Amino acid sequence: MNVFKERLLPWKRSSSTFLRFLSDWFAKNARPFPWRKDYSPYAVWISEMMLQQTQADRGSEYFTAWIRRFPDIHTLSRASEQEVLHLWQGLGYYRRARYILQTARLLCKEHDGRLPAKRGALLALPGIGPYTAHAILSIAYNLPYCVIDGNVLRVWARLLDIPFVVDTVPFRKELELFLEGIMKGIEPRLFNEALMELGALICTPTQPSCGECPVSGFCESYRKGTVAIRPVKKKKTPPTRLACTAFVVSREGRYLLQRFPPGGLFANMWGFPIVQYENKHPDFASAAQDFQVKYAIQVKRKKRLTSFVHSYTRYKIHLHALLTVPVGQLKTLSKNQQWLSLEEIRQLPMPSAHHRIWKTLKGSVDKPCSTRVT
DNA sequence: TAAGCGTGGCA
DNA sequence: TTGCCAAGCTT
Repeated sequence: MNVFKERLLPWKRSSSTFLRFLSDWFAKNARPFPWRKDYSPYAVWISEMMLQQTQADRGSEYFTAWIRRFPDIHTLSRASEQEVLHLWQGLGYYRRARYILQTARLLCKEHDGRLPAKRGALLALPGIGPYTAHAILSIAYNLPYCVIDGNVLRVWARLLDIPFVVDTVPFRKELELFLEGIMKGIEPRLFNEALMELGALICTPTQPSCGECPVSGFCESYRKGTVAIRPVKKKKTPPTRLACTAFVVSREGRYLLQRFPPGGLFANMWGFPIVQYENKHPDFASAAQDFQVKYAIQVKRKKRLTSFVHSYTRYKIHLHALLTVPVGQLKTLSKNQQWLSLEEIRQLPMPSAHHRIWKTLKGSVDKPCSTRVT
């Protein structure tokens, strides 16, 4: 990759000025996130796990609630997976929460309850990859490892005006060598946090604030006017569209809930029974038939609770939630299917769409006479 | 290597 | 309403 051979030399000469501009800017503009208070390895680890593919503003509240409930790794190690998932509810990518619990238990057993300060040991832990390992090493332990996340990739794609897709293994390797070269004159924590903060606040994906950028004088894309087309994006596969019908089955103030099987989507979380279709929604009779085949319960329709569009991973679903009542004899339930009260349901870890159905249901039960505009 | 894994905000 | 996007990791 010749990009770095060509552009490295000027950077080596002027990097001290670049670093000064960058760190001065960060000193004035760093957002006061709760994980920036003491930089304890535990806090840095939890925050970095929460911030994987998640904007920092959203992670902030979850982090505060998490630390309040699990102030240290030993407390965390004694938690149940259900409670951990419940605290994670709404944040997405739920296996991160399970990885954290696994790691906490493992560290309490084998590492005296501390996060290792060694790269290899960190990488061996569940849910910790190159980014998170380097983030812990540099931000918590102030060791000279660079982080390469979406922000850093975007910032450098523009600073160096890279004309090809940068989110590849070979480019990341070259960039890592480059960054390790120029970060020698600065605190590792400061360098990494400042670069990511710059990407989050100034060098944003759309409509970057180049006029306010402390290092625009170093930016090749800014000079050429190519900022808007950097970084070069790789094409994505469009989402699979699904039509889903959730069956809210009501019986004596309790509702039927099912647990998602371990290993897959929403593993070990709970939700309302659901049937899905590739095209459009069928009529109620055939949906009820499919529901009966899948869950062995015959139901009668009462009303439609809510409808909305919800996207997750590679799916985009149009969902109807129907309030129904069972007809005829009820089969014995397994431990992964339960009749639960609204309050019991509230305590369960649920994916966002199901939690939204629960909120609508609770509203319609609390205020059954409320005027519905639909 | 590419796909699977969530979600809410915003243009 | 729709598409795009974010402090990634695992298989």
